[in-house]
Amino acid sequence: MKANLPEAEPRQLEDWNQKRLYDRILASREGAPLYILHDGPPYPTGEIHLGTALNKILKDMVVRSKTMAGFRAPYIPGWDCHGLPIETQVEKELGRKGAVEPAEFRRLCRKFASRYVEAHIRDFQRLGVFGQWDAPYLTMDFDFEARIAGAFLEFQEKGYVYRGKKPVYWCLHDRTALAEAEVEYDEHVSPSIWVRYEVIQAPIDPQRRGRFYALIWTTTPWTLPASLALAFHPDFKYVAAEDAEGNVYLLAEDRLEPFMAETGVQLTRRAERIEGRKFEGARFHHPFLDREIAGVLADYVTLDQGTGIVHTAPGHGAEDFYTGQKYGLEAYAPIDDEGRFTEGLDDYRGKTVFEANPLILDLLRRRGALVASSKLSHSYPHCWRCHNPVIFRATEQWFVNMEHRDLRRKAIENADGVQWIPDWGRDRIESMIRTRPDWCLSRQRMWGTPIVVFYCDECGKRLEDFAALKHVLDWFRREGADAWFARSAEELLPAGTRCSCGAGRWRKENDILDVWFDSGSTHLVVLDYRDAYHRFPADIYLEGPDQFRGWFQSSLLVGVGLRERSPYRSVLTYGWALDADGRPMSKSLGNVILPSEICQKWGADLLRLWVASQDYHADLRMSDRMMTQLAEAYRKLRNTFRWALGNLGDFNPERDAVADADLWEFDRWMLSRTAELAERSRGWYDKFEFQRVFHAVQDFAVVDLSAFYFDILKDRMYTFAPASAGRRSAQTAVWRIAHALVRLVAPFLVFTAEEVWKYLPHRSGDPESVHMARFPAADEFGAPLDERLGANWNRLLVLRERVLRALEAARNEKLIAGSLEAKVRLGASDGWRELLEAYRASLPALLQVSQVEVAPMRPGDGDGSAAHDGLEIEVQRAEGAKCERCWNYSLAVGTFTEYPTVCERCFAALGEIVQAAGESGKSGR
RNA sequence: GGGCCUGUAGCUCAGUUGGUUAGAGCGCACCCCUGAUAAGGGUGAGGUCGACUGUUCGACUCAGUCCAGGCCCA
Repeated sequence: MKANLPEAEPRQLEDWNQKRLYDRILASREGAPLYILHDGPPYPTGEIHLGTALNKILKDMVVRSKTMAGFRAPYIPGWDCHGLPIETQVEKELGRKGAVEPAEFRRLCRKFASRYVEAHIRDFQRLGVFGQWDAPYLTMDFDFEARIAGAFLEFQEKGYVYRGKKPVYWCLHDRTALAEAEVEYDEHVSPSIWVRYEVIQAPIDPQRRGRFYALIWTTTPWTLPASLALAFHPDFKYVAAEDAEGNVYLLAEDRLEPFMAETGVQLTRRAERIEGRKFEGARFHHPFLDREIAGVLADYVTLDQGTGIVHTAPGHGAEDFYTGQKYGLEAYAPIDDEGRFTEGLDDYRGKTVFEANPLILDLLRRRGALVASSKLSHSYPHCWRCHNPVIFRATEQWFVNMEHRDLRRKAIENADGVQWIPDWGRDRIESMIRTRPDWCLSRQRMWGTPIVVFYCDECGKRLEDFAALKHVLDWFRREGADAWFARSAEELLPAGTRCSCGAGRWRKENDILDVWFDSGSTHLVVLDYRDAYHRFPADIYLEGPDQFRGWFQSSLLVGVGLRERSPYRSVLTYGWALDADGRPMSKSLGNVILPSEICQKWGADLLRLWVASQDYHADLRMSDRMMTQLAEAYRKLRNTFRWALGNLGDFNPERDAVADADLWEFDRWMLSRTAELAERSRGWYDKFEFQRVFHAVQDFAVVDLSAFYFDILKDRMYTFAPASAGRRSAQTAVWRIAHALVRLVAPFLVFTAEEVWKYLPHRSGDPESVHMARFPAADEFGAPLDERLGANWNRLLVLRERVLRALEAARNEKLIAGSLEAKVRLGASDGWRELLEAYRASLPALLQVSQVEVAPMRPGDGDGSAAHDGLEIEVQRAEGAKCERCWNYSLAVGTFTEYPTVCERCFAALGEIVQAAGESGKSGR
């Protein structure tokens, strides 16, 4: 029974798979209450990393502990198959974008995802995770795509969905929207200009000879035609400063000096000083257009650069856009796909934005709005494909209105009813929902669920006949969402679907859904449409802290939006997997440790122990040192089991177990303590506090069993007659303890527990796998030991500790070596006397010495060396000779002619053995 | 920069409603055993409880500030 987990575990997996153990575990819980952990779908790319393994192992431990607590707890793993990362991988394999038709491109994406799903399944199984691996859910399943598209239609039908504008990264060269991940930053030289906006109305009106201006700074002159507001920081102080001509400028107090230093413009500061927040609602003149500009407030205004006043173009910046939303400003972006101005002054209309930069500079100069200008080299986003600088451009997108039908308020209310573990999760999700903008659902991509919208070819109106629209879902169910790309609008819609204008030709929407909408909809399918385990809401969602913004939120919004309630009853979150120094693992840092490496070097049970040993609510660290430490802990636990199994070789619980009443009191005491451990562990499993179970079990195995109980039992196990009442009592206790302990560790040490279970003697009712068993129940350990008797043993434990210290002292003085060479004289005062007399017969075994003498305390002996608290301990050499058989010393050794080298206990034991051999006709030990 | 979280011996984890010299296991040092032996047992040394400032008769435990690290945003 050597460990060698990396080799043994795969064999065990093979065996489990052949037996279809997962199915049989569920079958064994037929009729039991359901407990549903709904799996958050990972993204199928690359090899699983430590965080993914942590995720799956925790889920597995929850599912297993619930199963062992008596629930029917199926686990249906899933994958989030659509999305940009796969598209870019496939594009990389193809060599370029747009190399194949959309339908073919999607086929390749599907294939790519399938490939990695299969790799993941192997990886996850290797970790010992049990689940429905032969029927996982995939968001790219035809049925799934139909359900997701259907959910979008339902959102639309309920009136949540609207079309609005939002700025996205846009590449002028490729004429396409770019995702965050497709943008890379590079040095770029931009104009750096200071522009003045004349004040129409502001909270101050300084006396001046000239005019009154607000001063702004920008590196994108071309965004000025779309300038709709000036943003002030509510907490900054703003001042007025006068130039040589008597014009007065408004800017942040802390930016006055830097401005003069950078531009050489001389200004004289005036007395006025005013808080930024007062400028909300102020009004300004656009520098060259006939437009009034609003004063607004924004937290992102900084004092690092510029003037502390930010020109805001909601159509050309992410922050500007949110500010615009807040103040009801349009995401105005008067440029086309090539970046050419579609309206505005002749100076720049028809030019691209980069061509327009110098032209607008000229324009500003002519209008007298340019205060200063220079150049600035800074980090600027570029297209990762063509390496040209990109811009922010507002485009038409689909949104979910957070206020419609009180979605935001209801989501917060429902989140409040969820049990968040740890409970700060509630505050975190609530504050996020409270401040989040409308949900932008659309993506200008191909590999995803299409947004099912048709426009009339004639009048451009949207089709709103939902019965007809739902017809499309049938196509999806048959052919997958690929049908959207492979079939014409007329094929997809029922024959003769007409617009209210009378036309019958339609144009399909090109956008696809945000993948968060896919994953946010998983509960609609997995919790509902898999009839066998119908349970809505799920009992638990379990993911990392990044999912407060991700899956927890998207699932909640879909659940509340369509079902009026949260799809989960409780949410358990864990921390991040970090390296030994507490830094996140990354390729660039070169500190990545992969689960496959751990499995190969240490075994999956060790990786699971890594999870079980730490408080996962905070971040978890991984290091070689920790793995070494866990391996030591594992070996100790394993050897403890091994000793128990080795001593149960001739024990059949149904034939040899001793009745409760006949168990030795010492054994009953240890069983009581095991019962307590089991009881506490069940409570900890219930609260998902796995590390408490691990530490308590480890402590128990090391301290109570290995160093104490089992060590003491060796005498009984090795020297008593095999079938003697005393030895059978010990075996009964050891069997019950091992039987209980193996089930307590089964949720984390899945392979090792099964191995122990295999070698453990069983009763006829025991299941064949430890993973079908239930946690030890209170009544498995016999009647609990009387409290008074338990107290006696706790005192005897104190006695033992003190005797061990005295023995150590004797060892150092070379009086004895092994403890059996000792005789201990206990001088006891009244407090101890009664107890020691009562347990006198048990003392040599308990103290692991050959002889114990209990005597009154020596009067007047108070030197304090070994005597205190009414107990005096004196170590002497044991009397008599060493028994060859049991190694105890006894005066009786040599007195038995039949067995001259043996003590009186062994003489008796040998007699029993001979007698038993005679009765059964077989030999003894 | 903002929201949330974490910070107890070298490592992992306990520390009950604030109350006597802060506990455990591992590791380490030294010793013993050789019938769990690529084992087993014993003894012992390790902590200004992230830092500082308050509240209190008394704070690892309460409050505030800061530092370090993490997640998500900007």
